[in-house]
Amino acid sequence: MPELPEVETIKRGLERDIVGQKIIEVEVRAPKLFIGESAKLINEPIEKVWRRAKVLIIQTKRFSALIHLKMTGQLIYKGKEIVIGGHPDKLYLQPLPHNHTHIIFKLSGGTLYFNDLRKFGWVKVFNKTDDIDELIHAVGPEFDSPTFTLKYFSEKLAKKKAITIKQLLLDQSIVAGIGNIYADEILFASKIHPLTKVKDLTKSQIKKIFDNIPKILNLAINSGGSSSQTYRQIDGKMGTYLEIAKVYKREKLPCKICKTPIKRIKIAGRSSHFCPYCQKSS
DNA sequence: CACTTGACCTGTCCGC
DNA sequence: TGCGGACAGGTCAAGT
Repeated sequence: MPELPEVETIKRGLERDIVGQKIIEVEVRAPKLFIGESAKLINEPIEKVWRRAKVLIIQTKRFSALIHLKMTGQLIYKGKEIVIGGHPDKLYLQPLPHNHTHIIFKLSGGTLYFNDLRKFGWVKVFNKTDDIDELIHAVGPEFDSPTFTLKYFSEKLAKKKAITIKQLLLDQSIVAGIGNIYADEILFASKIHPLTKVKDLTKSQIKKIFDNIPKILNLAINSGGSSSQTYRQIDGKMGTYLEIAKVYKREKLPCKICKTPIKRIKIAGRSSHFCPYCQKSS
């Protein structure tokens, strides 16, 4: 599920709702998804919540709990005063906990539920002092970091030969946080065909992509992310980015610019959406 | 070394 | 209604 904008939205929700609380109990229903000792977190006050790439970090006085939501992970928070009511969703947001609730964090002021339909996600506990970048596999700079410059981006691209620009944007070691939705949206905004080989991109095309990365990601963050199926904000609300998406999940629908039907093709196993008229280069 | 292909899981949807 | 296959926000290890 979540790409950077979704994880960032969840991070902001957690920041608002759980920082300052104490972890009272951790119930691990699916041991496979919890790496490390859950007992370490008990009685720990939550000092900070932050994000690196698509990984959330709940930092307590002594430890860091890293959380990856992969495709279908959710974090839902229920404060004590909130009555858990019925929900329109069949599966993804039934009254909690439900069959897909795998880890439950009981906090001093409420409960945080980790749900994951496909069980790809995980929670790992490390010491607070551990270097997060060493714990996350080959992760590049954040899109809004001062180290993510046009020069850096161009140099990285120059080292790639055969792969397409779509695949490159999904490579977390180049720039962290872009996934399938926003890769397609960034390429539409840049008017570049997703199958274009990286080596065939012109300087001005590279610049366009570089400029559209923060533009699209910030727009998505401001929309609270994209709720395609399972993604929800921590209070259960959906993100609204898909309402303004130009190509993702819009196969056969008219392009919002030129009315040409949007196409969907497979690139390296992932579906890719584009406008065959607006994104001609390939 | 650069790049591609499955595997990890469980569910929904679509065509026959 | 049932059955098979494709598909779903992401990584990774193993294979070529």
